[in-house]
Amino acid sequence: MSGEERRRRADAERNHRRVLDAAEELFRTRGLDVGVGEIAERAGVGRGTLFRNFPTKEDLIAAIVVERMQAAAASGRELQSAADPTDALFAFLEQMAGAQQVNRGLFEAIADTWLVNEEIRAGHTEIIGVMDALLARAQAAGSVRDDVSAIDVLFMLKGVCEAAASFSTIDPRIVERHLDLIRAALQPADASRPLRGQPPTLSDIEAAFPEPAPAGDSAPTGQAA
Amino acid sequence: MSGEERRRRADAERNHRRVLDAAEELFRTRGLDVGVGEIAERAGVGRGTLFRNFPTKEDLIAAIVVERMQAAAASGRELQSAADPTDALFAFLEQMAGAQQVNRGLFEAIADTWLVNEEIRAGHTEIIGVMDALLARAQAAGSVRDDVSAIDVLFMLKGVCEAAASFSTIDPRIVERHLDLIRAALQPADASRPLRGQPPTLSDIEAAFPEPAPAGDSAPTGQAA
DNA sequence: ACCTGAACACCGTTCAAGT
DNA sequence: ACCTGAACACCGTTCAAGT
Repeated sequence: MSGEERRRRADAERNHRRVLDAAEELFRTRGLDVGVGEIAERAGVGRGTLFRNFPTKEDLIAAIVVERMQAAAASGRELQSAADPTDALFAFLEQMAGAQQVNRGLFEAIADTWLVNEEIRAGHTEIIGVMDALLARAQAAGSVRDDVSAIDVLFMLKGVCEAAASFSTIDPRIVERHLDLIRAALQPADASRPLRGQPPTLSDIEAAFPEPAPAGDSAPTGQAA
Repeated sequence: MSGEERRRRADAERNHRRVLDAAEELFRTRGLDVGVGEIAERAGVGRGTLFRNFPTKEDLIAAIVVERMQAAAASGRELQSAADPTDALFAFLEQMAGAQQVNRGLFEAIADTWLVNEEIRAGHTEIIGVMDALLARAQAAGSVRDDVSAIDVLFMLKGVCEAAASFSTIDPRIVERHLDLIRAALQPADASRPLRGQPPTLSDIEAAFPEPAPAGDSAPTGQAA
């Protein structure tokens, strides 16, 4: 809705990207608590420039997470036209878990940020949308129980990511293994063993965490004046 | 092995506990980044005293996590003699997930700490032991597939805890729901769908992260002199 | 319009002085 | 033997001065 990409000076645009790239590499290889000073240095910019682009370290992390989410969503969309709906769904899950395996704590940053960042919210919505489509196809094909939602699946996937984070250096196959367990959990249910509770939906989350503010005076993002 | 509880002065002992209690409450209600200054103040001791007892903030967090783990292990042991082996196993899982639900980020602190803290290791070993016993009974009874290990189950449980952390304020039944999904995943397998990989074991972890040092010169714990 | 780096605030940790 | 709080170091963030 507020998607007008402001025209920026060439050097500003370049610095933005350099910070993003430097941060991406440092976070990936050394975890989330590398200093912003070091990131600025590696990017070849001053501290101030970094904070001009990303008002807070958390925003910087969020920006990277968002890029990953978009990439994941994109490759998920390609899978929507795959031949086997079930394989497509699990290929997508495997991709996401694999990304976590490579990326230290980046994906975990999603957990705390249901509400925090607006762009993260958008990314989430996007991913849930893709997953929902993949899931629906698999359910229509009768290979996945239909009393689960995409968010249910996302929660289970987070378990796999957790396992990957702490165990994949010991045995990388832990990811496939736990995807198999998810697959077992998702097999069409016999009606005698229904799931308790209701399938979680995006509206549930939106209702619980309403958007902060519809954009008011002196926007902190720096869109005006 | 080095279990000799040093005799401490009465006030020291009391301060130790007061810090632990103050930290427990503040962490539980307000998350892991309350300042140590505030904790010391609430405990009614000086900063220095806090750091005498817990050389680092992380140690303080670990101490609390360890207490929770021991409590969980204890109540798990009671369940070992329950009538229905399967119910006993899942009651245990539900207890642990419930603890997470009440405790903000405490349980999550376990994730990063496979190796870090020696007492956390001990706590982990204890919990895995209890879970292993409960699991073995359920497997012997034929109600749980026998190609999974206690650590497999722990990984799945962490997924549930994650879901609880981010969604239980919206719908608390999310925990039961995902325990049901675990239950489905653990149903005795048909041999045509084996799990990939090997069941993870404690020895895998120990082999990958050998203990730091068998206790040498000038112990940082302050046991000598 | 954007960049820079010195200065600030905050918080975990240390340590000299007390009892 | 243990307690205390002032001092230190570090790191995220701000801002006056530059181009």
